[in-house]
Order: sequence, then structure tokens, then C-alpha cells
Amino acid sequence: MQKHISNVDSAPKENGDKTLSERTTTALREAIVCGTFKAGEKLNEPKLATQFNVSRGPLREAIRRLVSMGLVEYTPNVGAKVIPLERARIIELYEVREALEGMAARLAAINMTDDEINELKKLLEIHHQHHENNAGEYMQADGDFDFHYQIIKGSGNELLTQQLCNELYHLIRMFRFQTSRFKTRSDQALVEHQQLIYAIENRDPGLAEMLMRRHIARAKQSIKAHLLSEET
Amino acid sequence: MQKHISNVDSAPKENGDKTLSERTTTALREAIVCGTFKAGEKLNEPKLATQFNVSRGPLREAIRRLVSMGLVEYTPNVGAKVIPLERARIIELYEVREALEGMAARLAAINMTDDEINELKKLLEIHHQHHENNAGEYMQADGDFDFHYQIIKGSGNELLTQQLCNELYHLIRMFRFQTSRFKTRSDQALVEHQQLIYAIENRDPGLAEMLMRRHIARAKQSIKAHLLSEET
DNA sequence: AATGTCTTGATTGTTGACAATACAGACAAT
DNA sequence: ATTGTCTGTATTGTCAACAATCAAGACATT
Repeated sequence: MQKHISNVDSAPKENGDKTLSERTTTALREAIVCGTFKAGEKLNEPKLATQFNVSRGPLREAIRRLVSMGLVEYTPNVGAKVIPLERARIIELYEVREALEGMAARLAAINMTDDEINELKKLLEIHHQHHENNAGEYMQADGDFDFHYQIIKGSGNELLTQQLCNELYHLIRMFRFQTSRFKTRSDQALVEHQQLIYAIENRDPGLAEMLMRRHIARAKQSIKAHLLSEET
Repeated sequence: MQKHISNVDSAPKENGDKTLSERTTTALREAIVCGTFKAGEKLNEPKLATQFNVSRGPLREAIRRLVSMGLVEYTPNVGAKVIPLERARIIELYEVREALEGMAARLAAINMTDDEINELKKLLEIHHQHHENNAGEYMQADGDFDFHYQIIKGSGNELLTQQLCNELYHLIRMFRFQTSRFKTRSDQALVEHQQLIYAIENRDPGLAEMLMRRHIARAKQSIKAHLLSEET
């Protein structure tokens, strides 16, 4: 049965995607993140190559990149499969996030320019509006991403930014797609974001880190509870 | 001028290295980490393929993997080059380490078994012996790695372990190779390791994290000072 | 019936050739 | 002299065919 991916061009164009293998990577990544390929599903090279309208070379490259991003598992001579996102792994993901984004907030409190902080404030304001207008919930996920993204960038640490935005980011997205049934605690999150901005504005690295870590730890606890309550 | 890498087989055999591209990855990685290829040096595909005695396919795979490990920079249609380890990047590396290994120590204090803790103690004892016998310095680098490695594994967080041991680890090694001229503060480190074990043994996650972070932050400061004093 | 071996089909690993792109040097124009 | 364009060469991107490996089912043996 043919999936809804006739070729690579159906993927979102990302500005840096010049070569075929890069476009294939993006296309395959989105397909996995969005659940077109189910968790644990085998990735057959010739079949996928046909679907994406490329030869096996670029496709293999794409698979390798997704392996290094943690979205795909690989066994030599056996093949690739979409990573099965078990409970344990999700908790692990949030623990790593807590560590890295905590550090990002600390560094952001030191390195962010005043302009960048103002941008952050504007962003929060927009989210606030949305929350009031649309009775919460809606767009919260993307909004949350934007906010965290700006702080990460504001850290000024390129390695950290890369680790979070290029590697872990897509894992988080994938998880969110699979668990969109969970309500996002959007009003709570807004308050926490607000506090975080204060800490950064006051150039208090310790507080910024602590608040960010609590923000993420709280999300982790919330998810943990949800996952347990769903246990069969 | 021919380098001292006639083919892939000269690389250290790592148990999981079955396929040619995996062996090539290991070989190329070691060559880069150990400085056979200088920082910033261009990696020419046909030339390297000849040197390693493989075709361009596996070699390209190897390069891609090293890109995702941060050892190699890549520009489409231009090619790959060994990452130039500038001062800024080294500091960044230690900031990320501080965050991740801090979290590892925290989790280790929670999750490590008593047996694992005993192993850690034995390891420290061995390092202590070496320090007294060999008037310090010697073997400190590897010893330090072993110690940190066991704590990371002891965290029980696979994602964290992978990030540290498969990605950042080799960057650190590469940096150490380039700066072996720096004296390692080995007696200081031993004391800090000792304290860390206490914290883990007493199941004090907060203290364990704090000590690990200080341990790494101190190393960062030491390196910072060295780098500044070398400024031309 | 259960276990072990063999064979077959499918899938991955590797290769070398060809196409597309970028870089360097020569040359012309201002 | 400097800038811009062009051309040839080198390098990377892509492909399709071939070799090596693995997984599953048939068959024989205990």
C-alpha cells in the first residue's frame, strides 16, 4: 500500500537543503516525526528509494543522519527501523533536556543582548494574546518551541545550540506528535516563561537555570503521570 | 606526501566494527583525533579512499558520521574538513560537559548499584597508587576518562550516555591530544573524584551534581587561563 | 513433535562510472 | 592595477549493477 509520499519534493523546503540527499533527509525526517512511518517500523531501502524518487545512495545517507539524530535505529546487515519511543526513553529525553536547557538559560542570562531579551518579551506577549483569545491550548506547542529556541540561541554556545536544535529537537517533536492527546499545561507554562524572562533580564544566571530546570522537570513529571495512568 | 595510514586495518579494532564503512569510520576518527590530519585540513574523498583502501561510498559514510560527531565540518559541493578547534569551541565543549555530566552524576547517585560504586572506588584506588608511584601526571588522562565513563554509565540514562560517550567524548580526546602540553592537575582531580564518590555513596544527588559541575568548571577555568597565557 | 541443516529469496554492502558543481588561473575590459 | 568573465580541471553528487550477508521456510534427522 502506497503512502502519501510520492517524492522528495513534497517535503518542506528548508533553506539549507541543496543536495538531493539533504532534501531526502528532511523528507524522511518529517515523515518519521509526523508518524507517517510508525514507531518500530522497518525502513526498506529499495522501497523507500522508489517512494522518494531517489536512488539508494542519497537515501542511505539520509538514514545515517537520522540514526545520528536518534530517530532511527540501525543494525549492520539487517537494516534500519524507526525508533520505538518507550516510556523510559522519553523520561531520559527530558532529563537531558533539563541539563542542556538549564545551561542554556544560565548562559542566556549572561550573553543575551538587550535587543534579544526584548524579542523574547514580544514573543511571550503574543503567546499571552493567543492564550486569552483562543481559550488556551491552541498553538501552545509551537509557541513553546519558539520560546525555548530563542533562549537556546541566546546562550551564544553553538555546540549547545546544535545539540539541542539539530539532534534532540526532532525527538521531542516526534514524541509530541505521538502524545498530542496530552493536554499542554499552557497557562502554567506562560507563568513559568514570564519568570524566566525576569531572571534573564536581571542577569541572574543561577536563577535562570533553576527556573528553566524546574520548568522542564515539571513537564517531565506531568508526562510521567500521564504515561503511568495509561499503563494497561 | 603519504601519511602513515596505508589502509583501514591499521585502525584499532572495535568490537562492533563489522562493515567496511564502520571500520573506515573508526580509522578516520582516530586519525583525526590523534592529529594525523591537522585541524582545518581538507578531507579529499578520492585521496582518502585510496589511502584507506576503500571506495568512496564507505568513505563518504564515515565522513558523514564524523560530521554528526562534530569532528568534521561539511559544506555541500565543497567538501569536508577537520574541525578547527578554536578557543571558543573548547570553552563551549566544557560548558556542555558541565551540564551533561552534572546530570549524569545526579542520576548516578540515584541509580548506581552498590557493586558499581565499589568498582568506582577500586578505580580511584588504582589511580591513587599510580599517582604516588609515578610521581603524578602519567596516565592521568586515561584514568580520568575511565572514572567519568563509569559515572556516566552509572546514570542509567542511555540517551545521556550516548550523547557523552559517542559524540562529545571524541571531541574531548581530540582537544586533549592537541593540548597535551598542559599539565593535568592530577592531585587536585583525585581529591575531587574522592569527594564525588562520597556523594554518590551517600545517595546525595544534589551534592553529586554540584561536585561534578565544579570539577569540570574548574578544569574549564584552568584551560581558559592556559589558552589566554598562550595568546600571541 | 522437535531440532538442526540447507536452500532460496530478499536486503544490505560495496563498487566504479557518469553528471553536476565549484575553484583557480588566464585573459579582457575598464 | 583592478575587476569581471571565461574556461579547464578537480572535486563532489548521484546512479545502477554486482557481491556479501541475512532471514525464513522446506526438508531430513533424531
